[in-house]
Amino acid sequence: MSAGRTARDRARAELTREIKDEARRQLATDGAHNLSLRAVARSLGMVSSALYRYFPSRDELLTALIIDAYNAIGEAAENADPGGAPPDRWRAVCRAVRAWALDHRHEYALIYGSPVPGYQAPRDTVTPAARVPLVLIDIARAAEVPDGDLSPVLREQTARVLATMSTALPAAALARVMLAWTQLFGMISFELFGQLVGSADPADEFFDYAVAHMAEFVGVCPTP
Amino acid sequence: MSAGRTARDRARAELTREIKDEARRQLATDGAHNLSLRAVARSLGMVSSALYRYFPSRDELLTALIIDAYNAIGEAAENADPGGAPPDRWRAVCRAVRAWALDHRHEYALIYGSPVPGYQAPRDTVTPAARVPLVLIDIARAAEVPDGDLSPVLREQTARVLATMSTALPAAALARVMLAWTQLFGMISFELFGQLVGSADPADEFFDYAVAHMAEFVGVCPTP
DNA sequence: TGTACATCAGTGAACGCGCGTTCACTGATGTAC
DNA sequence: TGTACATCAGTGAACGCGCGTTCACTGATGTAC
Repeated sequence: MSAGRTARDRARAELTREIKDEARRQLATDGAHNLSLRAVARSLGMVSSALYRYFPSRDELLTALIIDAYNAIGEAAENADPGGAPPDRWRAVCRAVRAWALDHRHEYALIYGSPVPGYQAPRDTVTPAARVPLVLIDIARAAEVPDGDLSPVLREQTARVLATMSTALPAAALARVMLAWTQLFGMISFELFGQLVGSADPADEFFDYAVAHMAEFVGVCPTP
Repeated sequence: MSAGRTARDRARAELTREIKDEARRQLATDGAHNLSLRAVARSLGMVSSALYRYFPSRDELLTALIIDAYNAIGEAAENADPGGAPPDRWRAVCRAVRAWALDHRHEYALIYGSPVPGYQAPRDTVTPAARVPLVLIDIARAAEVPDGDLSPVLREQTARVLATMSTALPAAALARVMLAWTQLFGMISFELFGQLVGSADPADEFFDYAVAHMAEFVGVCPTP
């Protein structure tokens, strides 16, 4: 029952990984919607029907890739956190998220782009998807922001989020982090999806500019 | 040579419109990547090859839809601008952009979601795509923001943008509007693409909260 | 340690589908004299 | 105003393609006694 006990189990785990790796490779060149079970099988020297021993359908394979991608970008964010002064942490994490996105454009598009039509993301994606925002929230714990200015509904929504977390944080601070979170991914999506062509392109400096202002906004001020 | 002179010209213009309308309808239900020339032709009671009299390829039809979508959301933004006090204008325009997006989810995804793989947007989309940001910039003319804090590259990029426009605006103000612009669409994309499920959902109040902070950031302060 | 049976991985053929695009054609609409 | 020719819209058949998924099968790996 434990992973990798028998040779069969090990072979199975390995092939599952190889299938996902190959699928990721095709994702990187052809995009999510061109991902084809037959092509993946072909590249692996298998017959297409063999994949059904590992994934019951194309959608399940897609789901696995989505979860992996959320975990990968979440891990990138976590690993980039140097600890120490909040402003430094904030900048490092934001940059790492962007760097991962630039390095994995199609994987990024898979999770933050338009949803694949007809495909409904299952619950299993929720936890992995929360990793990046959790890092941001953790950094903002040290922040000091003015309370107030939250509507009742917003106050309730933030409270509900805070209830699921162990981190304590004022509601106003969480709202600000959430806003910065949408800003962060808004920037990255605009850059990757070509909206900045003709204005802030290349976007490195614009990104840093935005990150600095976000930091200020969430109360992670540069050391005075 | 003038539009609609002969019956043939009028018929042609009308059918071109009908094809796009039907394509838009299919977009709304099936998403961009499932848009099929054959299905569009079928719905119109034509034979698929007949469409080639109107659009030389599927990609050209897609391009036409993209341009139409940019123009539609741009027009929505322009029409929503009530004039008068900048904060009111700012709020009204942002809300109109979001409302259009919610009403035309797949069209929105077509232009602001992940690019259709293998499809390269032509130059003709640039001007229509600029309509929304131009409205925002126009509102921000009245704003007062501290100058400074722009890196040389960013200063040059903003200058280049300003050079193409008739509106005069300090570089720092433009940079701030651009940031708010990415924020605005970041919010909308997050809402539409399901990232806010479990936190700021429904997103109305979170959106207004963000819009208010953006207004402040770009120097469009609520009347004191 | 050896044998008998159950489980599982991978095969190969097939089903049924839809797609974009081309091409030679008919017949209607427009143009020039 | 009428005729001869050119332009254009729409047809129908065809090409060539790739896809997801199912199913009965062989042969190898694992398990129980």
